Amino acid sequence: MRLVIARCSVDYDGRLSAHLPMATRLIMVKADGCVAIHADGGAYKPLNWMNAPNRLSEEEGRWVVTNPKGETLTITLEEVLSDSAHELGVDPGLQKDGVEAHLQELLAADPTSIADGLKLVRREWPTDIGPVDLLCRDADGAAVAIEVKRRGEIDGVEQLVRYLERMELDPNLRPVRGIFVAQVIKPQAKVLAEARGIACVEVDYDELRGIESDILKLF
Amino acid sequence: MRLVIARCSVDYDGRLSAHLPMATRLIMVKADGCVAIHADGGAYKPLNWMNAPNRLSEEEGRWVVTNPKGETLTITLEEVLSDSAHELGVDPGLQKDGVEAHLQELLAADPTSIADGLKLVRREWPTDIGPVDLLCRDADGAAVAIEVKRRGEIDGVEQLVRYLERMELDPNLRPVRGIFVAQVIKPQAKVLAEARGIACVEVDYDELRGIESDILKLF
DNA sequence: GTGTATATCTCGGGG
DNA sequence: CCCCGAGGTATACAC
Repeated sequence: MRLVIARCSVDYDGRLSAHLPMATRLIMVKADGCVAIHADGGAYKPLNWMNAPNRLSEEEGRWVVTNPKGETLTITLEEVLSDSAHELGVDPGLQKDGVEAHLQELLAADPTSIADGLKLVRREWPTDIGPVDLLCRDADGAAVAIEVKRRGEIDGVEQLVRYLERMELDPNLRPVRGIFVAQVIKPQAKVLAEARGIACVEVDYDELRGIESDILKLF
Repeated sequence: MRLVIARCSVDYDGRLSAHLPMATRLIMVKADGCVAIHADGGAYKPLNWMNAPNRLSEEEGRWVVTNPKGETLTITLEEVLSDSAHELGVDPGLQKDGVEAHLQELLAADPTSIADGLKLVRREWPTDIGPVDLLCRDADGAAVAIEVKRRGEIDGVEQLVRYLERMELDPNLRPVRGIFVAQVIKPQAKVLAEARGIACVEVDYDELRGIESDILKLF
């Protein structure tokens, strides 16, 4: 990783045009060739950047980064205050716990934590416009489509509505009811869900994890 | 801006839990106190981070960053390879050209580039669930709601549908038709728009800018 | 490759 | 403060 502190101006020309006036900034060049220009505050996101893969042409006082799409990042250097490089090696990568996928797994393992009598048919049931998180059958054998979110907002309800629309066209499923499941559901999302005839269920992640541990303990 | 190259492991505990095994990385601490941990490749996004405002407690071999929401980022340092600080000053900031707002301005200045006879009523017409980009009247005086996007995708159509639903409830507007305007509209978005009775119009940003220049020349 | 959904989204604007 | 929408969103994953 190369770290350059320099007075520079920057121009990006691609999906849009963006210009940074002359000032002192950090220019970070990573091993994969990607370039990021950081100011001293404000954001974890760089002011300007160019992702790998790209080509870096370094001239006196002027760097031009070009990617295969023809976008360019031009860095005009007025003064280089520091220029260092460090060997970091490959990163073992980030381990996450608590994202939507985990919530979905826990609910798939025990759909009755959503509603009594539910049995899982499959996760990621494919409709022609995208996959429904969970397809279940209730005690009466009726189809139930379930959308899982960490935080329940309007978009998620809309998503479920689109899927339900498609699933209603399938004679093997019809009629299908929908349940919107999240750790927290915003009031507006609840209102929209009700207007669309969709039930809302709030679940507790830690509690689900607890239940799962209990089940595992039985074996 | 402080730049530390160190062998470290990192734990984030907040909206989710995330763990980074021990490895050599860049730790960036900006003037506003925000902290970002970068690997040598992969993304402009840091592996782990904590935005300002926060509190950084630096002990021997262990940094703990805490934000007001109670989230924590714990950095365990095994070996510090480099530790430098640089005075960068306040950044003058990024100037952008070609974002949706500009497209919206150009279309507001001359709605007839969308459809003949359209007259602007106002930009950002407020409905109770959010603002419609443009509200116009057509030659017959009928209301026309217009959603502007740089790239036309399904979400944008859904957005316009939601607005239209609300606007239909207003006797001063009813009936309202919708037009979905973008530089490029994806096929699936066109299909959904048609199914919802919404017209699609593709416009050229450079051409619109040209027209505007021509209008300006008349004065 | 396109299409779809997720994200510790981030970031900014308006009420 | 929340709500809402835009983003050069980036990123992962399925088809």
